[in-house]
Amino acid sequence: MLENLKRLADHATTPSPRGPSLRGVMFHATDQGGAVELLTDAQRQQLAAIAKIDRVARRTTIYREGAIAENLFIIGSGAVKAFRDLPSGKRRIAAFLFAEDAFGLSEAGRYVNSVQTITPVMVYRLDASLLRETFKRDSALGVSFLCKAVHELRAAQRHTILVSRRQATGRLAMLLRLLEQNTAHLDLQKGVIEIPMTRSDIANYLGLSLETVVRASRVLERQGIVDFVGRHHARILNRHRFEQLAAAF
Amino acid sequence: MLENLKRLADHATTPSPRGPSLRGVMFHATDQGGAVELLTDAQRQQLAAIAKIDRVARRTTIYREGAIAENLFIIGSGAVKAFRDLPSGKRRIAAFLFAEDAFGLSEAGRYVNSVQTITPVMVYRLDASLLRETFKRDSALGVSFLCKAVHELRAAQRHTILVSRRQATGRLAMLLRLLEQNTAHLDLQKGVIEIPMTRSDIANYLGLSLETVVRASRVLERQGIVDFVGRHHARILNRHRFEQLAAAF
DNA sequence: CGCGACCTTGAGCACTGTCAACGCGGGTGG
DNA sequence: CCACCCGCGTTGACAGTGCTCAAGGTCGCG
Repeated sequence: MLENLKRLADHATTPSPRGPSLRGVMFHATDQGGAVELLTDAQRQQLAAIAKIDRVARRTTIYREGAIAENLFIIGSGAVKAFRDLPSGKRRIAAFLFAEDAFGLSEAGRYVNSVQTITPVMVYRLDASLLRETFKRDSALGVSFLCKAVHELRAAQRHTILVSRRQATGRLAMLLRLLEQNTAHLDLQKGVIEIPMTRSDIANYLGLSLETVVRASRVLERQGIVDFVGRHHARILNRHRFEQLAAAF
Repeated sequence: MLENLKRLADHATTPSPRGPSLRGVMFHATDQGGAVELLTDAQRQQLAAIAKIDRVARRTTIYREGAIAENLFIIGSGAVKAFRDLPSGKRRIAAFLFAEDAFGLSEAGRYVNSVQTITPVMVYRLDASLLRETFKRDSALGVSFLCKAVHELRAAQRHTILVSRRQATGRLAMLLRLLEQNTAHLDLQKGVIEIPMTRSDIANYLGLSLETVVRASRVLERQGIVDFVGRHHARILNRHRFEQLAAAF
């Protein structure tokens, strides 16, 4: 765990010199089907010109739901969670966000979610009104952000499907696959997944109780599909059965 | 029900002469907090120039998941459902869409959902590549679509919260409130909600079984909160308790 | 107006949520 | 450097709720 945090922290000290990155899958067809950089070098420089770089310690609230939305953020490195606290006291995590993701979703000028860091994080902070001005000058930039928003929309729909599953083991497997995709850039052994957040965070994301998450973990272990080593790492033992579970049944 | 369909159908025969509309709540602050028209008259004319108007009968598939995404659609009138059929045979409805909503969500050039009409529908069909060209000429148009996408993103997150609720009655109440908001433009008595889709559609949207939806309806009736009249209309009897249930607990 | 699609209801079961108690481990202060 | 401490994770028992399977009943479209 210590090593893990250190790696993320080191990563955070070397921001891309070219400015912020936005990753996503285009909605129109491209040569490569997978995720691509949505911004040109010129656009990144343009954004870098109006961006402030913030370094934030882990477990820090960046903003709260309902606050005046003055900034849009792009993650340089690290991981954050976007969540809402419901009247009942329950907390629903809408999304985990990683490097090259954007956050700052607002409605009528106010943030709709609260955002808290999970690891140490480096973010590019963009003034919302300055960004709107920039859109006016560069129409292609607006389209890039449209791509990103659409990408997030697809992710949100997948999340809904995930949460509607009845079996806890299936939901957990889907989360693990999500994490595997988003930590692929880290220098980890093949089949090893980094889990930066707590079990409680996972439960709030999956719409399960904390205990059920733990029990589902035990089930995956007992069936020889996944091995949980420590609190923040997992290893895929049986890729076939894992994918079978994680498939959006 | 007959009357209902007729009304929707009549509505469909009188498209706005000014071209397609896009409704949503802005992410930045405006005078009015609620939903606004996102397009200027000039933009609507611009879109109308590249739009084909289609009239589609009810229960018609507009496109299937995985098909090449060549169009973006904007609903003039009527209601559609966007869904995915899962390997298990289950169907998850990602969204119900109404007048002034857009659909045609794609990923790497292919539609991610299937879309089917629920009522007779009038849609504006926009060629995707023509639309992209239009974005290049009018940067503000891209921002308008960005607003719409962000609006849909917030809706998707609310949907996730909805589906993560345990109590069926609460989920059903939330759906009814959604329907109330989206059929408000119809000339219905106050407190009367139009339900264009089947119980099965509702179940697939709420992530419940068909039977549970029916049972939840009976519970709401027994508690004197809602009265279901026929298969496609509901009346709110106790607004206070209804809102209490529908609140995102 | 008739038939098919849709809705309704019941019984039994599987799964998760809740409550409660305990264990583990890293971080901190002496 | 070590020991304490608190957050986090783990496990068990029990009750509640929705899902499945199965069999009627009814609405409303053509």
